[in-house]
Amino acid sequence: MLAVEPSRGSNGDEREGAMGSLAVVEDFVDGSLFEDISFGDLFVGMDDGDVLPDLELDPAEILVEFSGAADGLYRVDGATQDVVEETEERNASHGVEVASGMVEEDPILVTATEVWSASPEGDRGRKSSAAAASMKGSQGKRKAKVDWTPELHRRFVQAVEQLGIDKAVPSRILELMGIDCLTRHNIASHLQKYRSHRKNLHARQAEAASWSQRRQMYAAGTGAKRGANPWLAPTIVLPPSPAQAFRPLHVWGHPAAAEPPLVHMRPFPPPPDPSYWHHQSQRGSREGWVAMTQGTPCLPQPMAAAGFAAPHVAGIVPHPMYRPVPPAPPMSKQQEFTSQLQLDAAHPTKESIDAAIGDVLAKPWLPLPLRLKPPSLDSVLAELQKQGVSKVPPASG
DNA sequence: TCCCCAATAT
DNA sequence: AATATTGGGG
Repeated sequence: MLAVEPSRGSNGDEREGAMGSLAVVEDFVDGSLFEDISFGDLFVGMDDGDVLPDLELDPAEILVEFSGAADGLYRVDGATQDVVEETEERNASHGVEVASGMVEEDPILVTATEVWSASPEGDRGRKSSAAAASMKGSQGKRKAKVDWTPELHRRFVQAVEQLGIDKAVPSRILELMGIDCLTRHNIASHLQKYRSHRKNLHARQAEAASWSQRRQMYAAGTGAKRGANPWLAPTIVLPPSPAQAFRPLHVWGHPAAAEPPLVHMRPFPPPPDPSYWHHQSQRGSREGWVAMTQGTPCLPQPMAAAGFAAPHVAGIVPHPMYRPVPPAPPMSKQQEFTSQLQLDAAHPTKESIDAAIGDVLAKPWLPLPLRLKPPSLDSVLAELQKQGVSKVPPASG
């Protein structure tokens, strides 16, 4: 039989538990074999290349799986259940997840898996181990969830782009990604979300562009006596806050390798507040890697060859995706200012640029220096030309 | 069978 | 919240 229990010393207060150290105990009739898996040891530092999917299963489900094993080969000591959950909870509160799980097709067993497949059955060929055992009874078992880490997502996006957006179908994406423990369904599900996100993104950008246009029309209409549009209702409606629209949302909100924004809008003002990033890095630290031995089918080939190990989760390591973006090369004040201009016409007029300048100056979050010394229209025009706005026709009025 | 999408479950 | 599953249609 097999039991999963927390590895705790006699001293219940022992700190090593904080990192999620578990003992997987395999007990034979003729004797007993202990294998201690200390998760703290299994996570080894890795700055980049977070490619491995993190497969997780609810602790409750694990227990169900085991207790559902009809052949009696596996079971989980009922008494340990609470402790396991408690450990999990503690780990979560420390920002670390003890991920354990399995996939049914191509049996990649993660975490305690190695131990499982070392079971008396030597159950390699079959669907094997606890999963198989529970499969017969309850047909509809949930699969382990894949943690789409930024790096994994990046691979996904890369594959999609390599194929071309219209030829990107799950099976081919899967091929290109070369991560065997993902299933076509995993990809399909992610792809569905990806497309949907893309759609939203484009919609938002279109909307932003239209807002910018309206603002300009409105500004132009109120500014110039000539150009005033009598049919334009003088209603002031503010567009949605850019800051809101750009808050990172897991992998989806990220520029990542994906597409550059269609409309140039910088997330400005930059970091909402320090506690935001703090929160995010705590979040990020949850995403530790499941311990996987080298050469498991879960390791993408190049990395397996390079002998990569799983990353370290001791301490708070912000997930790459939540790390603040490295500072861009400094812009001159002039560039800074023109980068704030929202011009959606290919060949903006002096008037519209003037209006846009007015808009920028009206932004409450504009850095003080820029507000104190607004650049002249001419200098803005010059900067725009440098930036590639080809021709600026003279004002018509 | 595969793919897509929306709805729904976990 | 993010992912999986399901079900209907192409």
